Amino acid sequence: MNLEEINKIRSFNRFYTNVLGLLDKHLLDSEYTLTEVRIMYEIYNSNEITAKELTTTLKFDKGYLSRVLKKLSNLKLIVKNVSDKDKRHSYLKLSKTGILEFEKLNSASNSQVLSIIENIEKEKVNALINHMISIEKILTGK
Amino acid sequence: MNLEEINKIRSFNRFYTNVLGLLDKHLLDSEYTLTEVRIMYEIYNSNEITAKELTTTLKFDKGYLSRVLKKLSNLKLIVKNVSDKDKRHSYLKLSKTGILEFEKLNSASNSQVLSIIENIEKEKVNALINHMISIEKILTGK
DNA sequence: TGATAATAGTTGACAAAAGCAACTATTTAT
DNA sequence: ATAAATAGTTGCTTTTGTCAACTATTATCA
Repeated sequence: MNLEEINKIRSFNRFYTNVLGLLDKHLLDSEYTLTEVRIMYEIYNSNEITAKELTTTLKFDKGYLSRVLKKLSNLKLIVKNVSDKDKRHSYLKLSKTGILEFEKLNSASNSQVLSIIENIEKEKVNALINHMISIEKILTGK
Repeated sequence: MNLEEINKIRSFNRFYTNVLGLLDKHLLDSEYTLTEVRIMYEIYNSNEITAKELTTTLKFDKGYLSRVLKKLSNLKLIVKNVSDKDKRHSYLKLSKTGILEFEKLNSASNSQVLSIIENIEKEKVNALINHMISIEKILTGK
């Protein structure tokens, strides 16, 4: 068993958990929760998506998700459209307000990432990104 | 502004958030909460640590931490030793049971990581680790 | 020294986040 | 036509987290 390798990976995991926490911190000061933002992100980046699909991509409990979606719906940030073909499904979309709100949050998140890389030399940022791409390739077996 | 770079980094962040979530999942099936495990981890990896230090490293509210520590104490997993020099401080240590329990959880976490890398060729695992080390170096400016 | 401020930790009250299980409505399968 | 499966909702509970008031102890400094 490769304990040394495992420890190195877990050490990186702890480090990167912290990085992600710092990046998400600004969202805690926003008027939406991290969960709500993640949901808005998924809806924004899809033409039409159902709650069922959200539970699989975000791995949320369907009951919990249902409540959050209801809240977003009450806030007029999303719109639910019951499918004609199968009345059990609802297709979710961001409303105009939802799109505007999400884009605000999104550019705040961009600024947050920028604030980290702007202090790093250009070549190193490129290297950083290449390392990230490599990691994803290795882990997904691509 | 380098939107493309930012997007690539954020794409990796979403990917790795998922990886971390999968790795932590087994802890949710254990008899301890993620919070409790994180606290045990910090205590295990220190000679003597105070609650105050835990609040700064784990960024927990001191009231919340106090309660979780009390629970761990009731479960006989940790021991509190009031400092002689300053009776406001208590030094925290894992009890024998606590050490055993933590080591069980810890090796379960190791197995979890192993289950991911055991399907990857050895050279690729090495590459993976090197990418991780490089990322940490770049981000910490080392 | 003696009053005041600061610190570590506890406790009460509360609220948000998340998960589990039972339920409804609808569609699919036998 | 009945049973099984599925999408989503709702009630209930646990986990996580916050805020403020409080105790006990130590540090500060006039």
